[in-house]
Amino acid sequence: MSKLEEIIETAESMIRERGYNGFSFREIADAVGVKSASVHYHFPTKGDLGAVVARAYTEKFLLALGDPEAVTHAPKKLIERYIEACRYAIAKQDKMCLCGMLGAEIAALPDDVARETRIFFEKNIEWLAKVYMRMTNVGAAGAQRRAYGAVATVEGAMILARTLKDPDAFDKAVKQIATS
Amino acid sequence: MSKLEEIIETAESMIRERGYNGFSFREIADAVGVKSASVHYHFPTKGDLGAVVARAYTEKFLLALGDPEAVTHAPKKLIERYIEACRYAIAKQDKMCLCGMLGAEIAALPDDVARETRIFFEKNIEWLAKVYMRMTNVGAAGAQRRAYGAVATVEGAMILARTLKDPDAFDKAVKQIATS
DNA sequence: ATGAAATTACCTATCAGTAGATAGGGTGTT
DNA sequence: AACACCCTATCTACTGATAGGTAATTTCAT
Repeated sequence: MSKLEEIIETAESMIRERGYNGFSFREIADAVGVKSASVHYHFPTKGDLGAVVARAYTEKFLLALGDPEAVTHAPKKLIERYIEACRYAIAKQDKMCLCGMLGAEIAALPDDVARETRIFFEKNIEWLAKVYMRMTNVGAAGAQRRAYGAVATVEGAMILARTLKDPDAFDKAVKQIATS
Repeated sequence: MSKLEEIIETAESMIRERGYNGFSFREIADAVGVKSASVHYHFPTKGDLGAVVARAYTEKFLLALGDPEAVTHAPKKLIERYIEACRYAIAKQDKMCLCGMLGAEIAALPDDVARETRIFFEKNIEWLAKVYMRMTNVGAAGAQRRAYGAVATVEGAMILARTLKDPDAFDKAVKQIATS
């Protein structure tokens, strides 16, 4: 793994744990084993780093989710997969979803980071809406609302679980979307 | 309104907009018309201020919600009231719920602020569970899960709406808890 | 194949600004 | 006199960012 990749990965980890304003270039540099000027070499501004991290996260996340219209997977299984990705973040990593964290502090973000955060959510909603559309008795408007509801619920559930220091809180909170 | 109250109110507003690490004593002082040392006079550390703000917010929020067991109000109406409180934050103020914001960055908070944030969520869940318990065909476990689900959904819905710059996203996201 | 130029990726040193916090002082009210 | 509430001045630590430098690697021209 190159230093560039290590910087991106370390930044992701720190943001997911403490937010965009909770880490510094020097901390990244220390963790990676370079100096902060070297982080600036790859990313001239903090916003540049933030935007790249968010974009990479979106791509990675959607890749892991797979094709929402794959006939080999029942819609319910795909919803479960979505939930499981977020549960993993909480139960195994004790970290927020990157864009959930960025979304909370959206008003304080540089424009490009905010834009990438928005794109994450748009793509998540799109993915979920496609899955819900494959279910019977769910119209376009209903699928959309469910998609919004699912994204909101898992993001909120992660906040709840972390605040209450109770991973079970995540499961309780998502129960309804998991079974509907 | 005393300066002390102004400090608390201003801090609440800034945290709800930008998070705990997105404001400083000097900014509070400027906004209130005093110097930062005066903010320190009332609150020796930032954590002291954060904890007081969070506690005051919890009390104010629960007071506004009212008695969950009041027979004058149908459970559905009370759930709507809960949702409306959060919609107002987004639609009229473009701000997060204070403890939703603090919850996102919980790992970076001083202990007392984190504790007050936890208490907010515990009390919200307790309030909602009491409301759901008054509905027919909802057992204790079901009420609990719905309460967790409702809190999670509205917190996530606020993040979504703010990130997407679309207050309607809030309504789409909470639709299922509003109608169930 | 070879040497020069260009590029990449790091470094030291530094800048300007900001943050939480503290010591000591002043003023008005009770 | 005691207290509440403010102030100036300052401290330490930290932040994002920049200028100039070096060494290794790659590319280009001959």
